[in-house]
Amino acid sequence: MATIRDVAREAGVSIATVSRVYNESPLVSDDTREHVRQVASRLDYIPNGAARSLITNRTHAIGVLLPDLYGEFFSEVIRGIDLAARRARFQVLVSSSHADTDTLMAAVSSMRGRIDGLIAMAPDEKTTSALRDFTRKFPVVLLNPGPVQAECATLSIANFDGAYAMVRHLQSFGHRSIAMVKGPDGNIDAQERLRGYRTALRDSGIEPEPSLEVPGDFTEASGYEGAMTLLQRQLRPTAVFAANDYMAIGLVSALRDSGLRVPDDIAVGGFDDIAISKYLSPPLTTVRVDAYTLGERAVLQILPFTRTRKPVIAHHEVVPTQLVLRRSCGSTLAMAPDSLHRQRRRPTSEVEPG
Amino acid sequence: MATIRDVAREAGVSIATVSRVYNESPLVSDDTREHVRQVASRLDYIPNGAARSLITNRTHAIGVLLPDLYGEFFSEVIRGIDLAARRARFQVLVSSSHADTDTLMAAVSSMRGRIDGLIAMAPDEKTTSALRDFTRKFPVVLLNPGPVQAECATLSIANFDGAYAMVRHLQSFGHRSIAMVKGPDGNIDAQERLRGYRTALRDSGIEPEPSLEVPGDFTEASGYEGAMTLLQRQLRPTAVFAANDYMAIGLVSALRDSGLRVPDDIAVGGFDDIAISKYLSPPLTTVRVDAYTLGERAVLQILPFTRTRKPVIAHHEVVPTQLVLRRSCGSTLAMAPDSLHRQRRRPTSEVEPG
DNA sequence: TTGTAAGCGTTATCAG
DNA sequence: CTGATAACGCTTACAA
Repeated sequence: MATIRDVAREAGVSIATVSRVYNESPLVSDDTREHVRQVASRLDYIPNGAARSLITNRTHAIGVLLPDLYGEFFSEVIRGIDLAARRARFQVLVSSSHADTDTLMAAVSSMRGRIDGLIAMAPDEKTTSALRDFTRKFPVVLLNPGPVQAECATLSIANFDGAYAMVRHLQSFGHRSIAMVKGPDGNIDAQERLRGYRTALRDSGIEPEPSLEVPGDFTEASGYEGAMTLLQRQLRPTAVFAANDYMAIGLVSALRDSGLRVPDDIAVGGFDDIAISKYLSPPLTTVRVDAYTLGERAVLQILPFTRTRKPVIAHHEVVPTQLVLRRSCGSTLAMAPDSLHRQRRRPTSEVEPG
Repeated sequence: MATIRDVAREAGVSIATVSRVYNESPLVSDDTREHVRQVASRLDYIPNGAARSLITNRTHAIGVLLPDLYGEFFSEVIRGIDLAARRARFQVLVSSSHADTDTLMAAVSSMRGRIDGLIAMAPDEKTTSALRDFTRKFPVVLLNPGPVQAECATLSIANFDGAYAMVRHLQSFGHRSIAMVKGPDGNIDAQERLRGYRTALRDSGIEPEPSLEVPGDFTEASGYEGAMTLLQRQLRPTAVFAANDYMAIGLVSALRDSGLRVPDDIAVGGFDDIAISKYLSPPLTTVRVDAYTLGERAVLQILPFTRTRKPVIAHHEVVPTQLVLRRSCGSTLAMAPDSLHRQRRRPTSEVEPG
């Protein structure tokens, strides 16, 4: 590996001049610049990032901490981060699947000194509060944070609104007994979706019923389980809202295995709008979450603070969700999008079936 | 940020001693070690990675270059990489979605000096040859590389065997007219799967027919298109093999929209075994690809070479695939796994339906 | 067992 | 415009 010294010697200039060329300094004549460039490329010289960041105290990298990398949602978030970071010429250091707070904090320390900012998904209260100290001395953007986040910069999804819109939509077809397959207990998305579900019910004069809320953990398998649990009730619900699409898929699969038709016998709604949802049979009515934008916005939020490495100014941005009408909810709207049934509730809006 | 000097001063020792403590050197008394540890943690000291790697010439990071981050396959690969890297206390620097060779090479240079090894997915010939030079001076493992790779270390998927096994399986039900929805032209996985398809046909005395091979690009939409193209033939094929599951999903969706039943009217097979395949209606017969293992193996291969930064010794590892029997192929095996129809062909094996 | 000091490859601050 | 030279925070002979 050629160093700046090699280039300087070979080009007959000082290392300072070579450095200036690579830092786009105007303090260098066009001739020298050109000459240095040629020598450098002949020697295959590339500035050493470590040395650079040692003196500038900037790494040009952002860290990304995720609870897990599993499934389409996370991969879309990373994609948004990756592309936005690249546009700003930043590198992305990822670390995922942190089982507990300890390994999470270990990951944070190992990144320290190597990054100029951190994007952390902290979907439960424990994680959020563990990261709290760090958010006070370093640029951090929290994705989908738990409730302990007043003084941090956060970016979340309109979970409540999405769930609310979904339930109201189901009700618009006359469904009165709407069940829910919940997400993991500590998970903030799951909690907010549940809250949206309950509020929608109450707003229409129905008291949420515990036996209609069955547990789940965001996996297909738990959606399948959840359906089976619900079918054991003496009175079958006429609609089920799953807290994410993966569970909705398991749910539909279980209903089919039990000889029930969706949506004729039972309507189903999901959450996330993963890519394959529209190809399911029946196509899944769901709430679209723009994970790509979530990642992209996070980068855009953090970028201005990477220079000073001062904490990101506390503020809370919400990425809207969209109700996507397809056939699993029994919606006739899926065929006639102009129907009067439409009801908007910001920031969750409805869209044509994709 | 506290530096090693702060700790040394505060603890009343030299910076060398502090350094030794952090490098697990035996040349330091237990008392001093303990004392330094305490002072360090009080000052919230964390060694600066840049300074460290400047002198040691090791970054403890590996770079990951992917063509795109889209979909379950890539996210699983990254997951495998991430976990294996963490176990070895390595960081992971990702960069994906490189439209062309130029942006790819730009990503490679921007990583130089920041990584001790590179895992690059180079699913087409252009990418593979662009990376070629680099593989001769640096530890690189190529994932699913194109044909120009004799002297590199590579890790690939048993695409050919998987496709071969799938086609032979379909034939075992008497299908004679088996169509294929292909993947992108330049993509090596797509090419190998196509080759496996054709070879299986020829091995059973059938000459592959161009009109039965329709183009696709690995997206659901192209699977849908592909089905429509095939249905325009005067003689409908009795089975279709899609080069990946996403296309198979689009395919099934199109067949259903055309009033055809799967597998009764037409059998369908996919490739990848993405998580939701078993929840489709009908559950999809496919070829399982262990993307997680692919990522994990790549890290394990490269790790021994990160110390010296010498090129990885050329060798070619193949991750096996498994035929997964479900209902979309009309397999009665899916119910009776012990049937005589089973036929094994290493390294692709069959498994019970999940 | 501990300390001293010479780098690692850059950038930044001066002088010229 | 260009060149010396002192940092940056750390590891590692070598000395003590």
